[in-house]
Amino acid sequence: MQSVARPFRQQIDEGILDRAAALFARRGFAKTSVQDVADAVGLSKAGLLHHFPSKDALHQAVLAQAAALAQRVLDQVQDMPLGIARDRRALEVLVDVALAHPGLVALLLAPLMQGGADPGTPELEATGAAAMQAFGVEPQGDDVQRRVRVAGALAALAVLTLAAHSEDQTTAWRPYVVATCFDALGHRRPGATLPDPDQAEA
Amino acid sequence: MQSVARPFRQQIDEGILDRAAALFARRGFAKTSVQDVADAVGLSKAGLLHHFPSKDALHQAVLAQAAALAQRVLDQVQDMPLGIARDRRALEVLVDVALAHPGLVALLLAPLMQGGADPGTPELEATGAAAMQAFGVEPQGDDVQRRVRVAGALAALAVLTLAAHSEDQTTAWRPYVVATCFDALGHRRPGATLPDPDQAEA
DNA sequence: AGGCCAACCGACCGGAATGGTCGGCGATGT
DNA sequence: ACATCGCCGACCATTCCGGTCGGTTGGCCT
Repeated sequence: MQSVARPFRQQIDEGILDRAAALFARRGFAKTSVQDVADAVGLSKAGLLHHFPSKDALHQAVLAQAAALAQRVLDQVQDMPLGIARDRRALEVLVDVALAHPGLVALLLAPLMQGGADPGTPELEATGAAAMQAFGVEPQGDDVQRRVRVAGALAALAVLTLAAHSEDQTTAWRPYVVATCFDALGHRRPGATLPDPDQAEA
Repeated sequence: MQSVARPFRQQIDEGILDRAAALFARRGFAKTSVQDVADAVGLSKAGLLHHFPSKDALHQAVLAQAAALAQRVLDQVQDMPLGIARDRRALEVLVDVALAHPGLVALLLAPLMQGGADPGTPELEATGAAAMQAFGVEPQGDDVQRRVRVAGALAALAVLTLAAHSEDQTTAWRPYVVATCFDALGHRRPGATLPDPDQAEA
């Protein structure tokens, strides 16, 4: 009881956070009922509300976690100079985070994937913009092709990591996911292909 | 006066169908209220139910239209031999259809984009499978990398066409969308880059 | 001009779903 | 034995849902 930093509870809560985020990303917060989240994590509604005192508290926790993830990704890239190397690194970092927390990443990329269909939490607009900043693109930017390619790559990333997670293929698919998203960015160096060693072609 | 083939009504209905499809794709049928669709098309609930007698009728109409589109795409490709040329052609056809009906295409690709999160209409499973067949991939196929890449490309396609439509940039973005999705497929011919000039399709 | 009808709306209805509370139950540690 | 924690079923007030109904507008035909 109130023992120092109960890690057990925290682990369960993180699972809840990610699944809830996945639902919020897909249907939006308003259209996701507490029961939906409870079903997704295998708890009763009351059981879930025992972990988070209210739906709104859950929302805040999810948002905070998503923002933290976005910041963590940004921190690992923002010092690098723009260019292919940075694109590649940003992608790998993002994919790693996404394979561990696919729902949260899907949520943080949500503003990029829906044409302003849902009301759109201002909190999320920020994380979406942060994700594009990692690739040196600001939403109102000038280079249209670049914006399209980055958005496409991130869309593929969100969908593929979610699918990989739900099929328990995270480690197996990782190189393919990275390669697919990287290629979508369209750096086509005629001869030199993906200089990194760790990636498979067969 | 049941005049011959009223084109006006049909045109309006198609707009409704596409917007409804976009909502169904994003939130699922159950979580989309009639009011949501009505708002999306700028009608009152009663006004919308005047076009389609019930929510279920709307659902059926949307599903039928999506299946028809999937078939139309498949027809234009299934005779070609598998390979780069076919991939490219399938992509162009799909993009053209998607830029005209982004919601319906998003719906028909929905089964590929959610890890079985929603119940998943069997009707849609078929259209999703059809979309992959256009690229010579069956869902239970063997080549993992190929499956990942096709899924990624289609995810990017769905998201980008939706965004392009909502920003009134369909013609401007088309070449970039095609290029992004094609590159995601990963055919890296060292020298040859997208030789085909633009090709239009109503 | 007058009749007619498609298109559309506000108001409403019964029933289902929603967020949240409460008391209780079994396991676990003390 | 007892307290505590995680969890549940049942319940409550309120909101939201799909669908109906009566009415109004405006265009078209005669």
